[in-house]
Amino acid sequence: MSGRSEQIAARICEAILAHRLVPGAKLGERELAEIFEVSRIVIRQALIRLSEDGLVTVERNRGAFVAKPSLAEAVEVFETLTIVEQGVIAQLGNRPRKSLLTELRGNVERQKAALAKGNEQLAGEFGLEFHDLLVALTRNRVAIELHAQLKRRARLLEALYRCDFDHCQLCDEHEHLVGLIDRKQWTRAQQLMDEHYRLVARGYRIDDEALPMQPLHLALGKPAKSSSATAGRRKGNDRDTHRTTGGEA
Amino acid sequence: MSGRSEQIAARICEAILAHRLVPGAKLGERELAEIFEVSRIVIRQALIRLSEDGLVTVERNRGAFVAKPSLAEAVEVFETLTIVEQGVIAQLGNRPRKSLLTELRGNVERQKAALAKGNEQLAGEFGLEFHDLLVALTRNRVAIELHAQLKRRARLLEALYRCDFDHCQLCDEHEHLVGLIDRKQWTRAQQLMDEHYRLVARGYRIDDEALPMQPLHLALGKPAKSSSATAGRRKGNDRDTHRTTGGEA
DNA sequence: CCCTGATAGATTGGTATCCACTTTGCAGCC
DNA sequence: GGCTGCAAAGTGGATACCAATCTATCAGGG
Repeated sequence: MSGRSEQIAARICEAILAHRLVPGAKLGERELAEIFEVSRIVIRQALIRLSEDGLVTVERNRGAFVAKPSLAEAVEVFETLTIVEQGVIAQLGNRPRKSLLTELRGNVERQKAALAKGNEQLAGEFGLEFHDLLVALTRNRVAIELHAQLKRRARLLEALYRCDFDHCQLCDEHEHLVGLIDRKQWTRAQQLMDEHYRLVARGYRIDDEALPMQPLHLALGKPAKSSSATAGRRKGNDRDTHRTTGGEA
Repeated sequence: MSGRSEQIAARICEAILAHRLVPGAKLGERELAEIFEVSRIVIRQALIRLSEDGLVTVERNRGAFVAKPSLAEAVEVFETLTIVEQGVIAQLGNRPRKSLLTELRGNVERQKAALAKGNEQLAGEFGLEFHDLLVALTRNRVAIELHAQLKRRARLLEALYRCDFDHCQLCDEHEHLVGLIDRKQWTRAQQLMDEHYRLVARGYRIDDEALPMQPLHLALGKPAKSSSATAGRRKGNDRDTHRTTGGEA
């Protein structure tokens, strides 16, 4: 049982990345405290963790919300991903781990197979995994964690500016990229990576159709005993609102 | 007065970066709470912030310590800095902002001047600033913040594996780098950046001479009323230790 | 004498209340 | 109709406690 706030931050993070919590959703301390059956302070600590990660914004005295990056910031996130992966390509010159390219090739093959079977969902997963594998080639945990953080933020953007990707072309570019790396054409590979991410970014469109905002307790996958039923006999969270006891229900 | 824990995290961060708090130093909640005259909870939140940033490690039930990265991790941090800046160089091809190179040139000139005057300290500052300016050329706030975080971790390493740098050579390489960028020789520039950081990393040596560990209240620049004097009449933090009231002081 | 186990102290993790300050929505007033 | 003032709600922080855990000390046995 180590680190309640860490666990809870992970749970909320997962819910955000799975788009069960949409950008802009209010993350009320009280509500979350009831859902996870912990005190508000633990929730606050979890929210601080998430805000440091960029997935949540905390507005003083107003509360925490799932981050809702502007289109400008979205572009910056993708650009930064490009920067990191271009840098990784530059580093690959120093480590001629031929064998590791097979991992990338394997990933491309798997994505191709998924596409052949028409499984867009799975193909998308493999498409994301490709970039992880690329960074993993550095065997640099700091870089890997940095990249993972950026990817979380990119994943958040999916929920805001959703659109469809041309998985076939993306996969082709992956294959092409592996070839360039194999032939040590670093500059070409970096250019391709840049174009690749521009293609990804073009896949995003601004659609302001109201995002489906489901209640927190559903998004966070808790049984969510109906609020009034639990309010009376819960083993005792912060019952701060004694002023409202005569109130609603 | 917004965000007490944020302010405190900033203060501690600054003390760590200035090497007033050395790696491995214990950051006791009670002690910090007394120094900053806040409750332990606010301190804990500040420590969570710092741990997410990588400057502090929190060991469950043991407390928080200034991070003490292994040599392996130190190498990874520098390598990641290299990756990011190589990626930035790759991006520079897309933005031919000729005018912005003048900023880099100006920095190089300032560092040269500082070296001519024998001011190693100032030269070191300019040397660090060069890399900030380089990343700033992207005008990408996400990338800039990412880079800043990495630099904080690198700054922490200085305290652990301190050594002397050949500022002259580092400055020469900066100048050379600007020339390569100007001539759009991206691959050469990236190679130079890699060598540059290897030179920086070589400047670090492992010296296990006991690090000068000054008391927290001095490191954090508080008047630090002597502990016993304040213990009696403090306006009231977490007086958790009622068990010791009959004790020592 | 050294090693091992018990025990007490100190520290952290978490809970329960309470209070202060902001924001916000609404009602009444000009 | 727009503005002001008040009350409700919610966050930020403080206080007080408790449980779990780590640590250091000390006693006993080989």
